[in-house]
Amino acid sequence: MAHADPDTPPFRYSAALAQDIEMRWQQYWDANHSFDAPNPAGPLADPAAMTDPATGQSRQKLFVLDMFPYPSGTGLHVGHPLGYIGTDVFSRYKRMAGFNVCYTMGFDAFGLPAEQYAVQTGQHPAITTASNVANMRRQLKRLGLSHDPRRSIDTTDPGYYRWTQWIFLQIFDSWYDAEAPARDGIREAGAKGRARPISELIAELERGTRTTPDGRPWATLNPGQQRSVVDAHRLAYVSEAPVNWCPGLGTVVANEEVTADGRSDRGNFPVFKRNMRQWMMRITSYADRLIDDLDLLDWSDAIKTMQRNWIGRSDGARVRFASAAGDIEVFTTRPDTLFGATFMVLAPEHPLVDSLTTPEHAEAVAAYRAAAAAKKDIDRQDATRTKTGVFTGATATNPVNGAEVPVWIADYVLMGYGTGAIMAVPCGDERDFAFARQFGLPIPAIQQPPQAWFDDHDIAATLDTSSWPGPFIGDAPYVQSSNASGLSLDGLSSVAEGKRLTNDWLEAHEAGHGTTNFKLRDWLFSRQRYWGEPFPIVYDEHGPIAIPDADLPVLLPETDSFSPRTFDPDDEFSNPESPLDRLEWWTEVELDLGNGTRPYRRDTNVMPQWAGSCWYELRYLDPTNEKAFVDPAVEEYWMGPQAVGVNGRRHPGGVDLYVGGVEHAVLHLLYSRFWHKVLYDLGHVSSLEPYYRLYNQGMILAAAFKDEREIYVESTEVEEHGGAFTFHGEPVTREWGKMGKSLKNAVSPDEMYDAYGADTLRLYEMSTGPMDASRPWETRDVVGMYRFLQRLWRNIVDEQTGDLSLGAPADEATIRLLHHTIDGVRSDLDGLRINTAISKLIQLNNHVTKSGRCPSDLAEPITLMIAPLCPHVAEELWAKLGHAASLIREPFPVADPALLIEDTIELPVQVNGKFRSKISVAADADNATVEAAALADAKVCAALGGAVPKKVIVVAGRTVNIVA
RNA sequence: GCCCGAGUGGCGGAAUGGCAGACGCGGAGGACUCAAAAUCCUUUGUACGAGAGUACGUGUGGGUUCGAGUCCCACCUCGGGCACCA
Repeated sequence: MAHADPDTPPFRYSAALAQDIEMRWQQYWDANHSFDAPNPAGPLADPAAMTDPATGQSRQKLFVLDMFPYPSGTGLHVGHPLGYIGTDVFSRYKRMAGFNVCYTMGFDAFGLPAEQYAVQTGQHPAITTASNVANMRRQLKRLGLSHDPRRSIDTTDPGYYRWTQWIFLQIFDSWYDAEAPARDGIREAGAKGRARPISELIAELERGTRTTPDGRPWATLNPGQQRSVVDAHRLAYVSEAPVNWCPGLGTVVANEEVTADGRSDRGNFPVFKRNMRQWMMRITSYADRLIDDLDLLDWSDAIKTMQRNWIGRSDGARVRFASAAGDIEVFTTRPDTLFGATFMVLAPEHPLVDSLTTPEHAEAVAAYRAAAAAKKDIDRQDATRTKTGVFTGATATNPVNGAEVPVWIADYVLMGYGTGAIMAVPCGDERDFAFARQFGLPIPAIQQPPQAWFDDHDIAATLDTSSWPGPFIGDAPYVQSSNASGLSLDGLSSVAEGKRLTNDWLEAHEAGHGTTNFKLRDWLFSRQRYWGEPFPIVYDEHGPIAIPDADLPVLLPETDSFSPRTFDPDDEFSNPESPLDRLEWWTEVELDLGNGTRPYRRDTNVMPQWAGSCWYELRYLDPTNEKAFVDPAVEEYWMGPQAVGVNGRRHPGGVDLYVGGVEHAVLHLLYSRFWHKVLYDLGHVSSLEPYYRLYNQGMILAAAFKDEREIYVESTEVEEHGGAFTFHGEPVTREWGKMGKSLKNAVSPDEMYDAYGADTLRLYEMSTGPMDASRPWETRDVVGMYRFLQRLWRNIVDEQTGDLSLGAPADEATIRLLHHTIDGVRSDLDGLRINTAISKLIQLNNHVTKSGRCPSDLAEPITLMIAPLCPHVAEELWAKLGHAASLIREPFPVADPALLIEDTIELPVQVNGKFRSKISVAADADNATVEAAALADAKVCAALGGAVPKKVIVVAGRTVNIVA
């Protein structure tokens, strides 16, 4: 690596020179506000800058967004900026292509990581957060990212979280009216359902145009009862419900934050279901729209599928089975199989179990319920377990055929899904089949499976299910599926049609109705921690009351005792204690909320980590606005719907390009969409969705090494000897993992800046593969891009004098190569194929290198083309080429179409599909000419060996294939 | 178990159905140097061959096609997501 060396030419592109160049240009960009993007209105408005001087046309807008980081105490490693470099390259390229690009970076600084770091270091999170943010800003700036610094935000800034609280109150002060027509705008004509201000609900109740849920006249309710009715409608509400209690973290967490094996995604502590009074957000009201509108988004199918699965929509029916203890309601996706329902299964926790159970079964039922209660959810959800259950002694009536079916309880039925009770159709459901076999319950067939199904299972075709290896699931003619009161499925073979007929019958006979069920639960929104946004809520004797907008923000109170009260991670029956609860001077408050000064108690929860990231992209647009969270004109300019959406559908609006990791698929990306839709419904934004195009970048992995005790050792001190690895002489084993402290394999960007400079690091990260692929980090490979920049520099600059040193104008072949390169680089950058764009630029430079010096007429286009990728060295070269101003808004080179067309082309010739030779023909030669030239070729003749060609296929401009 | 995604040199990876391995690393050889590092040049899929060259080659097996890394079917392996969701 280049250290001072007497033999090294003084103006070689060394790490030291790169650093010098980079620091100077970063200062220049800062001083000249080079990346300020003008808004159409408000304090950031700059009408002149919105026009492209080259064309006189209004610039097209482009909003490029990274998932903003939380400020970690250890700073960045080289795995972090992969996406940031990608968005920077894209933003810089688009700026040169004439776009008005909004591109900045903020910090998601509330939440557990920041708080845990503060607790560890014993310093107040406000202090550690500020210093961590400062360090990360320095590291990001050193990369040369072209952020508009005016737009940067920090979610812990009271000027920011004031508006987070304001949006919370918007949600608190609204309700979901499923029947209201969609707001005029971008939803389909006739669409129904939208959030409305709670004041409109109150007005309708007062007027009597809407009745209370239990039918009592509004005027007869006392104020407390009226408050309860209204509060029960709010989109943000307090409720007593089963929540995820995590003693190890000392807080409750959302469903989305619990891993599949029942632990917290932060800290990996056990999580227990407990009934607690907590804040919830009614995201379930938006379940349909959150699924349906995925179709309007330019996102990968993988992420869309993850969101669809999480929301978990299934269409079916609710059906009531009469019993001695009252109706038992079940949810089923297959109402068409009701005739095959031969027993029922209730979750052990089902409220009707006690009244259903007969005395002679009471003991067994009680024992089973106790055993089920002792099991963790995770243990109950192992599908491979043998089915267990007990009979209650009771029966219920199947509504379609009047059959009395036994009612069982079993832990494979979950209280938390559907109604907590199922009708069991053993011939058509895996679990019911297994259960019926386990307990010897009858399995009548209700569909005639096709012959192929029997063949597949190697059994004779029969409706006697005793020979069946499992249930039949699919379309097939129904049998034994008719009753005397007008429902007849027999002979029908369409499941969809069977469902429809059954649902109609159920509704007509008041035994049930078609419905849609979701896995999605309401979002648990409160946390018992310190480092978060306080709720702008106080309580009186009737419940929560909003703090008036004018009194926002409710500042997070200063305290030294910010540590959360955490518990033994396994202490299920501990109770959460909010740190804010301890601050009596703060919690007890006297306010005048319209009816005189009275005492109130503040809400002592804080909002979850995700609150600040639910809307930050909107604040980037108008960061200094004191009157509104964003100026509507500014939001519409940057986020408003465009002409054409994905697959020619409506464009929902939103960020033009959002780059980030896949780990937020069902957390941030779901919550943020929900908040945005509420804001849309309430008329605060013109866009239906926050992120129109989502691009998931890959992860940078790094080798990690474990010694014989399975302990990770410092990767930098591991030596390789012919494929084997040792650490201080001891053998170690290699694995690949995410870069970080825990695997002791982090590489800091600062090391790379010192060894090569930021431009080299940028090129290396972009060159190792497509942006969406994860790839291993290899420090030794970085030198390749360093050498490329050295060659490029040397072709233009004299290494001895530092002066410009160009060659004669390029020959025609070189000019053609240049234009091919321009064309290719443009399309690669447009498609975010940055790795192949770099490859094309290296090829062009390697061609130039052969002649020693860069042709005089190539220096500028090459410099402009590398500018998005390695902006510092490009600026330096641009200045040496005699330009006084920065190149960041210099037009990106445009290929001359005439130079992309060759006069003569080389065509590969295949004989029987095997490549044999190449021929050179005029580009516009007709097929007969090409064929003649191919047949005349000596190697082709040799390959044919005198055989007469049967057929000659000429693919114009591509290839010739001779079939002999 | 179900649903996605991916398998190409020693490594990262290129390749609108048309010359597989662009570009980079690494390796080999050479230049410069007393020497080394750095830099530069040549070379580098495998096998056989002195060489021209020939054969083989994109996880496996089939298929479609004049032609398949690319399209279709089955399977194997790896990665990710979901998982007794009625």
